Amino acid sequence: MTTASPELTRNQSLVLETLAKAEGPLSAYTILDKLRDDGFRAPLQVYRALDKLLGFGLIHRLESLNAFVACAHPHCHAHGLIAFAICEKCGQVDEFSDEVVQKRLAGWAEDHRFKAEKTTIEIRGRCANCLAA
Amino acid sequence: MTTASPELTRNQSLVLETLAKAEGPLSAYTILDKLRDDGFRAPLQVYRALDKLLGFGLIHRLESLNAFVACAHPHCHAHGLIAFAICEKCGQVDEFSDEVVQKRLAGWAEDHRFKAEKTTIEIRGRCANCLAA
DNA sequence: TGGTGAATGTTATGACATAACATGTTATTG
DNA sequence: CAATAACATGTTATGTCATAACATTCACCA
Repeated sequence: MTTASPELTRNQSLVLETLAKAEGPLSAYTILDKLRDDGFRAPLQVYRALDKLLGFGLIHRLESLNAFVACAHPHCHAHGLIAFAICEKCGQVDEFSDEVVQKRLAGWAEDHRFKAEKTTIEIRGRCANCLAA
Repeated sequence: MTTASPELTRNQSLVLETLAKAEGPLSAYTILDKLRDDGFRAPLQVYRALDKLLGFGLIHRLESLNAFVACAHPHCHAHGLIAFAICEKCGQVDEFSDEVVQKRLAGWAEDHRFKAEKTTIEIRGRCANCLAA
């Protein structure tokens, strides 16, 4: 599925660390700003690293946010379909997977002779903490 | 859930018709270009109409494409969670819903005290036609 | 009739993403 | 070792998606 990751390059490591340290999702330009002191000057430096990291399965892209997060399970690259619950208030992202949902969507695809390449599931709303507050 | 739609305004009707006639999803700027002859001159004219139509449940936004499609079931505004299968080759979009997936995600949300506002499910891949060809 | 709220028009700007090309780096391998 | 292939990087420019801010117009009805 995902390409194995050899060593990460300097740029890739910097971008991954930035995402790993972050509380929530970051846009490419936010990452760029955080890495100015490390010599980053142009968006492409970030986007190229992001592309590789996505390929390695070390990060995810949140389509509804145009932003990126470090994978919550970076050591088991093998997990299938992943869903995200995104809090609109605090930005917190919860990453999970569900066998039943996965099988169900796979079933639909099979019934319709549709070959799925990539599936996006994103739930926007309010997390427990923010609801309690 | 979705606000009832009174009469559509001229701009809203033009945008909706454009989407309804289209083969696949259109970006806001593509819609703008198609409506130049009708007097459209600025992106906001399109985006404002799109916002209203989204509110009425007459169109959908495809997050992974930054594009819009007319709702496939414009007369039953009541359906719950909607999923999309998007062909990367021909651009065709198949809109469907699945009770099981919906219940399963709702169950996760309940377990985690997460209040879902909007859920996005988009499957990118190849449709049956394109695979056959 | 005049006032309120919604829709519209217009200009400018912000935010996200990639094209194109030059240069550097590292690892073969002949 | 030198040639070269493959990949990563740097840089400028540009393309694409979306909204802020403000002025004007329109429809309705108190």
